Amino acid sequence: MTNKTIKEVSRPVAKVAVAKPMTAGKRAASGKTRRAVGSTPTRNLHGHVVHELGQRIVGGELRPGELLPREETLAEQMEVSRTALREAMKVLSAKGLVESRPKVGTRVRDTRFWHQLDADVLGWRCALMPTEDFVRKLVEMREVIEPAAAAAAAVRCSVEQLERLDAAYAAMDAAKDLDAWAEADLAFHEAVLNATNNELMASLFSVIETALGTFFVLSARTAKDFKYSLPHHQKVLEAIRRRQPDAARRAMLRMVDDSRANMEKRRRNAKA
Amino acid sequence: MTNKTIKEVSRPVAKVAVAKPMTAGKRAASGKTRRAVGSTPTRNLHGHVVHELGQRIVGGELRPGELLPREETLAEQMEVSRTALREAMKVLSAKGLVESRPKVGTRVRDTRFWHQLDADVLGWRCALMPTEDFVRKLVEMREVIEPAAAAAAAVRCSVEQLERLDAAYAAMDAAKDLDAWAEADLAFHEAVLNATNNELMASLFSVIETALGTFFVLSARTAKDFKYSLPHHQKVLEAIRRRQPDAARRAMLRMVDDSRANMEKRRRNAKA
DNA sequence: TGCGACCATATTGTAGGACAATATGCAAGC
DNA sequence: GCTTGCATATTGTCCTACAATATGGTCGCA
Repeated sequence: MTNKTIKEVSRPVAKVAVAKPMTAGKRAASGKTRRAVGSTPTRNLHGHVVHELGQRIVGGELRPGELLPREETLAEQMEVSRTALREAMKVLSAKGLVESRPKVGTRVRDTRFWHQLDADVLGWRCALMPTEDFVRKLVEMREVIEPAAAAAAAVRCSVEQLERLDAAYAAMDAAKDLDAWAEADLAFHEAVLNATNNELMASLFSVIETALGTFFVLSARTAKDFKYSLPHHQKVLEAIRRRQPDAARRAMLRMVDDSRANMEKRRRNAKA
Repeated sequence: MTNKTIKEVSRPVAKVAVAKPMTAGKRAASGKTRRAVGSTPTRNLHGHVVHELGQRIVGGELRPGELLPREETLAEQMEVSRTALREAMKVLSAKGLVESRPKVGTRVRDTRFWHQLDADVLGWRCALMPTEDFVRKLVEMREVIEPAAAAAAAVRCSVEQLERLDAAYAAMDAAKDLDAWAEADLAFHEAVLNATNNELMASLFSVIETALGTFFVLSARTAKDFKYSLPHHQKVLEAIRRRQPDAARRAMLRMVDDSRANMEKRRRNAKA
C-alpha cells in the first residue's frame, strides 16, 4: 500500500521540518524560547498540533463559526495520526477554542467562550505583534490586579514570601543586562502575587507575565535604562515589609501607570 | 491502596456486559442543571473520566506528587479504553493537574501549577462544601475584580451592553423565587464584566459565578429576603448609566462587602 | 399541498492491538 | 568510586474497525 511508504517516510520529516504539503507555510517553531507558566512544552506531537491549530485560531486564520475539516483529512494535512489529532482537539476544546459534535464536525467557537486567561491563549495572541488594543487591556488588568495584590501581600505575606521578594529585588538590582533584569522582574511580580496567599490571585500571573513580556518586547530597543523602575519596586517592597497595605497599593499603581505611560510614549515615538 | 478506591467509585452503571462496552448512555442527568461557563458537559465518556479524576485530584483524594497507576490498569479500573483515558489525561494536563512522562508515569502536579481559574477546577473545589478559607479567597477576588469592572463599565459600556444590564436588573426585580433571582443575578454580574469591553476581565466570570453560586448555597435557608441586595444593584446600574466610574466602583464594593458580611453573620449563626 | 415521522449517511466517539520513543535504574567496566 | 551503557517499564503514536449521534432529505399521511 502507498500508505505504508508514506508513513515511513513522512514520520521523521514532520517532526523536524515544516514542510507542510498544503497548509500555509506557517512557521511552527518561532524562535521564542520563553515559555509561559502553564503552557504546553510542545515536546509531544500532539503538543505541536495544539500549538499550530491554537495559533491559527487565535491568530484569526480560522474564524469563529468556521467548520474545520473532518478529523481524518485534518490529520492527513497535519501529518499525524487521527489519534494524535484528537488528543490535540481535546486540549483545544478544554481551552474553549473549538467544539466537536458527532455528525456535524468540529467548529471554532465564538471568542466569548475562549479561556482568555489561559497562558497558551495569551501567548498565541502575542505570537506576532500584539495589537495596541490588546496591550491596553493587559495594562488595565495589571492596574486592577497588582495594586490589590500588593495590598493583600502587605497584610498577609509570610516571612518566607518576604524573603523571596527580597531575593527578587536583589536580583533586579544586580542585573547586568536586560535578560537578567526581565527574569528578576518577573520573579518579583510573581512573588507579590504569591504573597497574597490566595492561589486564585496567583493564577493571574499568566496575565502579568504576558503583559511584562510584551512590555519587554516593545521596549527592547531602549535597553540602556532598563532599570528605571527599580525605585518603584523598592517602594512596593518596603511598603509590604512594613505591612502598609495602602502604601503598597499606591506604590504598585504608580509603577504600573508609569510603565504604561512609558510604553505609550515609546509607541508615539515609533509612529513619528 | 488508591487502586481499590478508584475502582469501586467509578462508573457503577457500566458493569453490565463485557461484550457490549457501550452501556454508558444514561447517567448524564445528575441533579445539576446549571453548568458553569466553560465547563465540560460531561456527555462523552472521556468527559466523565475528566470529571471523575479531576474531582478526586482537586478534592484531595489523589495528592500532589502521587503517581497514578499506569494507563492500561487505570483504563481498566475506570472501565474505559486506553484511548478514552488518554484523551481525558490530555484535558487534565491542560488544566495543569497532572503531568505525564514516558517511563516515569503520570503524576499529580503541585497545586501551584493548577489552573485555579478554570471553571471546572473551581467547580470541583466546591463539589462538597467549600471551606471557609476558600470562600474568603473567592470574596477577596470579587472585591478586587467587580468594583474595577463596574468602574470600567461606566467609562466604556455601549448602549447594547447597558440594555443587557437593564434587562438583568428588571429580571432581578421581577424574580418570584430564589432560582429566578439567582439566574438574573448571575446575568447582571456577567453583564457588568462584559460591559468593560475587556475580554480578559470578562473571563473572570468563572470566579464570580463560583462565588455567587457558593453564596446561594450557603444562604439557601433564609430564602425569604433573597432580594435584599436589589438596591445595591440599582445603585451600580445607575452609576454606570450616568457614566460615573467612581460611584460605580463604590457601589459595587459596598455590594460585595455587604454580601460578605451577610455570609459571615450567617456562618456564625450556623456555628452557634 | 402541507406537515410530521423516519431513515440514510456523514462525522465524531470508542475500542483494542501493535510498535516506537524515552527516561530510569541497574550493572558492568574503567 | 565514577562513568558508561544496556535492559526495561511506561507513555507516545499509529492503525483499523465499529458504535453512537445528529443532520437533512424523503416518504407517508392527512
